[in-house]
Amino acid sequence: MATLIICEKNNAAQRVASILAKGKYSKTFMNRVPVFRFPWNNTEGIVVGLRGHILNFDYPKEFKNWNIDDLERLVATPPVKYTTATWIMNTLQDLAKQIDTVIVATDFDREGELIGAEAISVMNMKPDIKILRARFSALTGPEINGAFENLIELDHNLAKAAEARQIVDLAWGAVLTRFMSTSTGKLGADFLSVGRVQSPSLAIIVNREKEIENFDPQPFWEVLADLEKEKHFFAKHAHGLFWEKEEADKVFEVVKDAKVAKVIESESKAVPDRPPAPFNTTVFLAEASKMGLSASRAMAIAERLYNDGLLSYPRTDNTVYPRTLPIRHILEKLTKSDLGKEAGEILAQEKLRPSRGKMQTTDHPPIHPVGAATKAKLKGDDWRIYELVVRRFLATLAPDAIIERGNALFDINGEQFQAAGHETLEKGWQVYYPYFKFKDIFIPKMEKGEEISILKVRGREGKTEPPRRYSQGTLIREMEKLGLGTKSTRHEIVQKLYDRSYVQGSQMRPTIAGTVIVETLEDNAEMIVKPDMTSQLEKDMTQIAEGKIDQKKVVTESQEMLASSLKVLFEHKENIHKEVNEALKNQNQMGQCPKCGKGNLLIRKSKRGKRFMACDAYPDCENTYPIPQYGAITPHKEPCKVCEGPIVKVVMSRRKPQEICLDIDCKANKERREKYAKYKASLTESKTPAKKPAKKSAKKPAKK
DNA sequence: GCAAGGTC
Repeated sequence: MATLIICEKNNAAQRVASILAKGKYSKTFMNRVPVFRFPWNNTEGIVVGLRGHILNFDYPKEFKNWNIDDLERLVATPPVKYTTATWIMNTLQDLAKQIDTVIVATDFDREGELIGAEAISVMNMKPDIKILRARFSALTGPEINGAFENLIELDHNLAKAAEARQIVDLAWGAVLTRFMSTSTGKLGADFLSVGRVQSPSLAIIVNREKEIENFDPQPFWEVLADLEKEKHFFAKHAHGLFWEKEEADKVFEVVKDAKVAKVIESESKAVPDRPPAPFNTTVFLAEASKMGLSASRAMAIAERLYNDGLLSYPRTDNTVYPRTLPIRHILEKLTKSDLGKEAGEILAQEKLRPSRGKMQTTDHPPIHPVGAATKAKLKGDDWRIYELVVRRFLATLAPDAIIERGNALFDINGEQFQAAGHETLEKGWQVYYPYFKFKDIFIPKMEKGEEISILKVRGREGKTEPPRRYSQGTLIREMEKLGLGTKSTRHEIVQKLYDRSYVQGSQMRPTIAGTVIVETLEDNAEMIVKPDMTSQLEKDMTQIAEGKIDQKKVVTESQEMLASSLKVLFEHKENIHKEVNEALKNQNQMGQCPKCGKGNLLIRKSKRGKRFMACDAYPDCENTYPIPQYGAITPHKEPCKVCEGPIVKVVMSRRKPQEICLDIDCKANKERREKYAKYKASLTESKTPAKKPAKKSAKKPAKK
């Protein structure tokens, strides 16, 4: 007989097999699932990797159609589980016949416990098969070996806690999404989604926009002195900003004719600027966002580079390299990359002391390179992401930058002025991580009592500015701070807001739809737009895991709250329908029709559900344009340079945003389509036709 | 055709 070891993913399965088998194992495939076998403890060890969850909840078939009259019933209807990976289930069932022990070796966290429990539940095992759990928090020899020497029990309460979240999320998500969509007639491609994480995230964007709209800029005045020693520099009146012009004028009158500023005190000192912390997912996405890449695209690239053996696992909260990380070995590998020179320089340092961040977890190391790549091989954004991760890794190992900071206090006709400046003396890590701009601000060395000549004294008027809009990067940081979503889902949630046309732009602004959804929910189902729902759910899950309350109680209470929210929504149904539709009338306006010059271009839907753009002066003007069926479409201010037709921006998930001319006959368009046709042809040529359909059919049965 | 969480 044998022991089956179940891991959460193939990569982990391979590592576990390699460690337990001391490198000597066989790899075979069952239903295309890799299976690792080796002699182990006088029996056979069999390791398989899952693909995360292999079961998911959904409602019974009778609720398949979205019917507003079903919603009250849906609240209390328990969802049913179905498999999302039948081929993996079949493999597990086949293997179950060969074993007497099964060890769950999924990730050591709440979802991991549930993923393991799901695998057990689909295996149809004989009751005498022993079930054990290996708990390890890193895929290293000592951790894995230790875990398998000290096996524990599967924690059913922990799995139940994760399951409670699934049930609650589906109930609120499905019921409120269906209500919003059916009550307003927004069905099909432009349905209105609602969820525990997405709706509070959207509310962050909507609320920020309101802050900006309601912002009342306050005028302020400053008094500045342009000084000169060696070079020009300037000092500000020590009072800082004046909110009353008279006060600034008073100071200005005193100092306006002064010719010298007397140094009261002046100091300068060299201070170290520590290298940045290692990358976790959030900071990685924030940096990629600054480079102009969407979170979804950056993550898609990082996942690909991970699968190609170039980057480590990209989903991690950890910002501290584990002691076991073979830093020197990685640097040696990197010397063969296009950043080889830089890697060599770091390697040549006497000591390698990496920086550390505040968050330390033990599941995965911070994101770092694991293989060498060249610009010629990766190209484009793939290379930019790889380079970003490599440079971050190098920077975390590089020396401090040394910054000289200077401060001075002056007396000008009895008024105090301040000056500050800084200069980079040694670039240190900045050499390896040139993504920030470090601009020196000049301030000379000065002695106490020294008189500095004044070039000019001037007043400056300014206005306070509203808070800035969120970028994808800063939103993800805020979500992390509020406990919304996880390292694996935040980028998807942000993308979802774009896909639903709730937000637009790289400086995120809510659309009319996004704003009206948040306002409606705030008025009628406030809970779902607050991050508190997530923190309460976390508390409940902890209690379930500790065995203090049972899953049923949490689910029932949640159902009751959902029922009362739904009741409120139904009471205002007519009003919601009216308000949402009035607001959305403006949502699809795409600018003036270039053909008739009178009408507005609108996104409309054909009877078959295909969307297209048409002039709203129809039937007087019959101008229409085909548009992409997927992706968020926003109008572009400038018309096409080639044909003066309308240009739209299309943002599709995991892709580069595109600006395309809608006129089919436009030359620019023709070239683009020819290029695309060529590209498509090259794909079908280079791939064996048998392979792709096979892969598709393997996925299909999962959906049922 | 709904969510969010894993992973590809």
